[in-house]
Amino acid sequence: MTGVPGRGGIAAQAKQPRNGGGSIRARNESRILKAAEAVFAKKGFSGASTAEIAQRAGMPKANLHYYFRTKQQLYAAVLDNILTIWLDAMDEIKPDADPGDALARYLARKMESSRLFPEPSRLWAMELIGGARHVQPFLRRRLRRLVREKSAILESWIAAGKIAPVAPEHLLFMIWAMTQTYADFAAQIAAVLGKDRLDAGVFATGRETATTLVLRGLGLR
Amino acid sequence: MTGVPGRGGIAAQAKQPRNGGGSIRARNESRILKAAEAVFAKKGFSGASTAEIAQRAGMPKANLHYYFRTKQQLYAAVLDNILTIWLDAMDEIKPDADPGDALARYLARKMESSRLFPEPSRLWAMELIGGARHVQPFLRRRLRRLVREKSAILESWIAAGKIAPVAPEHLLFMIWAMTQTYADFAAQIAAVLGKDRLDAGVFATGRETATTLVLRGLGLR
DNA sequence: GCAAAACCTGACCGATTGATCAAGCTTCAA
DNA sequence: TTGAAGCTTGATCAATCGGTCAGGTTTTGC
Repeated sequence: MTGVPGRGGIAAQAKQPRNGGGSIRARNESRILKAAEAVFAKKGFSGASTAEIAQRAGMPKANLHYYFRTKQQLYAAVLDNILTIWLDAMDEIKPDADPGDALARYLARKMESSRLFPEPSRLWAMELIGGARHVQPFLRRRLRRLVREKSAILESWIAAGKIAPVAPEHLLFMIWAMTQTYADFAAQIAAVLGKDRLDAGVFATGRETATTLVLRGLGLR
Repeated sequence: MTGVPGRGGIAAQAKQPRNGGGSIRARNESRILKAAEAVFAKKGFSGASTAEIAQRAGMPKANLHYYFRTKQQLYAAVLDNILTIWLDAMDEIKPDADPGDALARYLARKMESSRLFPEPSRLWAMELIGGARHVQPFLRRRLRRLVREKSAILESWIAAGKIAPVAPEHLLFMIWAMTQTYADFAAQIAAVLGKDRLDAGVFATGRETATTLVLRGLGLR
């Protein structure tokens, strides 16, 4: 939460002054990261200006550059913060769980992420659409390994006859797509439904629909 | 295909010289639009530079500005070209069709669009993530009306007991999400699968997985 | 063949951008 | 109390951007 990149993360380790736990630094980095997340998510990397991010964080531009030397560095730090969210919910899928319960809970958690934290999802989406230049190592290593793990579990469920046979990696792609669409494309969904913004009811119906397709689609229920 | 905006489209009608069918104009506008589509899709509106688009179209920047006075105008024209693709495949859903066949064909066509024309999909996605500023009228009018039409058909299938009860609009959202994820997030899917780019086999498996979830999920098969 | 329209383009402009810097201010340990 | 490290910021710079323009070339209608 301090903006200090995790191991194997995206951002290069920033030159930290000895005062690693300095309350001023922690507070300001956090404010900058939060502001940057919002602005990057709305306008993309190029569209966002450090001046706007700084203003949103309540400080002059030069001060932002004191904490994050370059825009690229700031962008990397923001992406780094998001990785955790990305991987978290998947731990619902574990070998000894009941497939129906596990998948339903996974869908619910992902949908809740879309409702509560849509901006990280949108920023992530923009990065992927742009070719995933900054996150390719992460995708090819950590995410790939995790998908392999979870796919093995899904395969075992298929082998045991607990769920219908499907390509397990693609099942995960579908779950990601169905849940994140409510964050990434909220503008479209709201417009089509004739709403100003997505309320809790829309997310609830979305969760039910996705759960129905996945569970019944896999022969559960 | 000439870049002339359709009625009710996004782009303002460009001041066309009397020579509406001028072969030079048609050829160059088409080249520009194609180049712009690629660059906008990769870098977003702000990230794309008219110089890069012009270079990709094989002409100096000033010449691009001869055909499209402003970057906004060019962007609108590109979006305008995409609208048709967006709406096309949905006509598979018609009242007297067999639900299973219709939905399977719809999924297949959308997935084929993702495979053959990923860039329009990505550009559309970026526009939506950014808040859909340029396409809001389209979303609120034409797309909304179309979704209502198709939802009514789905409702009639539900009422007739042909498919399981689901929220019809959300079913469409799910189908869009599942199919377009193979265009928008191709970089992620490729990385996770350990491929350089998505081949035909990936799209085929994706189509099968999506079809399984939708058809079995709706109680068909 | 000729004039008008359409097309082409190098040079240029004002605005915005990311980033730097020097000078001043605050915090805190000794 | 003091001084060094950390923090703040207005001013400024070089680069890039979208867009313009004058002046030339090519195409087209008659």
